[in-house]
Amino acid sequence: MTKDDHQDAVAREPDPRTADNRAEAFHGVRVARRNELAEDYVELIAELIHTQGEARPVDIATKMGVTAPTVAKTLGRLARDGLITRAKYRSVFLTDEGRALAKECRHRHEIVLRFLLSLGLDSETAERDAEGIEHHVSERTLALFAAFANRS
Amino acid sequence: MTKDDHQDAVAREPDPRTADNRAEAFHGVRVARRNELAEDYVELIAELIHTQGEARPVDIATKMGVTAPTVAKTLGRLARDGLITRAKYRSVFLTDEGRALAKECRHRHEIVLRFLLSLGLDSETAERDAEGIEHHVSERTLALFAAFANRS
DNA sequence: GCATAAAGTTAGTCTAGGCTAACAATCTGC
DNA sequence: GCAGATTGTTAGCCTAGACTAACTTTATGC
Ligand SMILES: [Mn+2]
Ligand SMILES: [Mn+2]
Ligand SMILES: [Mn+2]
Ligand SMILES: [Mn+2]
Repeated sequence: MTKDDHQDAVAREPDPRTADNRAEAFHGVRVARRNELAEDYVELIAELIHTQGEARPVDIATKMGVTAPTVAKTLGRLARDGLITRAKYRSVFLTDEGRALAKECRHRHEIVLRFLLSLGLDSETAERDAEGIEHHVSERTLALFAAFANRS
Repeated sequence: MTKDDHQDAVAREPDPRTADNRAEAFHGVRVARRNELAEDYVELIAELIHTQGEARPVDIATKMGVTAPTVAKTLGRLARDGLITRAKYRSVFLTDEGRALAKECRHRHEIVLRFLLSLGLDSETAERDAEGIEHHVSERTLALFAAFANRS
C-alpha cells in the first residue's frame, strides 16, 4: 500500500513490519501523552492530602504552575473520569481508582528519580527529567531502572 | 503566600524552595510537550528524504499513524514555524532550521535507544519507550546515557 | 459580626492536534 | 491520452488544556 511494500523487495535486513512498529510506537506515545496530566494531578493530590491534610485547588495551581481556572477545568475532567470527587468550594478527594493511580504514579516517579540519581545526575535535573520521563517508561523499562538503581 | 510558607515552620527536612522547583519542573515538561510533535515530524521527514528520496505526506501519515488531514494541518504549523517548506501537492522539504532540529532529534533518539538497549531492553520496547523519552531528557541526562551505553 | 482578603467558579477566548466527509489534483497503466 | 486509483487539500467538528476577566463564596482579622 505504501511505498515500503515494494521497496522491501530491495531491502537487505530490515524486517517487513518496521513501518507498523513506528506507527504503533507513535500511537503509544500519543496515548501516554493523553494520561500525563491526569497522572501528575492525582499524584500531586495524593501528596497534598498526605502532607497538608487536604488538596486545595489553590495549592494544586501553585505546585503545577498554572492558574486557578485551569485547575478547575482539569479537576472537572478528573471527576468526570472517576479519579476524584469534589464539592463546590471544597477541597478535592481521590476515588479508589484515583488513589490506585496515584500510588502507581508515585511508584513510577520514585523509581525513575532514583534511577537518574544513581546514574549520577544532580537532583534538580533528575527531578525535572523524571517528571517527563515517568509517563513514557514501560513496565519492562521500569523494572530495569529499578534493578539498576538498587545494585548501584 | 501559599500555605507552605508558614507550614515550613513545622517542616523537618524539605528545603524551602521545593514548591518552586515543582512548578518549574511541570512548566519544563509542558514546554517539552509542545515541541514533541514537531520533533517527531522533522526527524521522520529527514529520514524519509534520506531513505525514499522525498517526504510525501502519505508516507508521513502512515508512519505517524494518523490521517492525511492531520498531517496536512501539522505540516502547516511546521511551515509557519519555519521548519519546512512546501508547495501544494508536492512533497515536503526541511529548512536549514528544520534540518538542524532533525539532526539533533535523531542524535537524541539514537542515544536514548542505544542506552535502553544496553540496559538489556528488547528492541521493540526500547523503540517505543525511546520515542517518548527522547523528548524529556536534558543535555546532562543525555550525556550520562551516552556514557553508559558506550562503556557497556 | 463585618469588612476585606483569599479562594473558587464561570464564561469566554485561543491553539494544538485529532477526526470525517467531500472535493481537487496528480499519477499510472493501458 | 485518458479512466481510475492514489494522493493531497479544504472545511468543519471535537476535546484538551492553557489563559483573562468578572463574579461568588468562604475564611480571616480586627
Ligand atoms: Mn510527570
Ligand atoms: Mn510525577
Ligand atoms: Mn518521539
Ligand atoms: Mn524519535
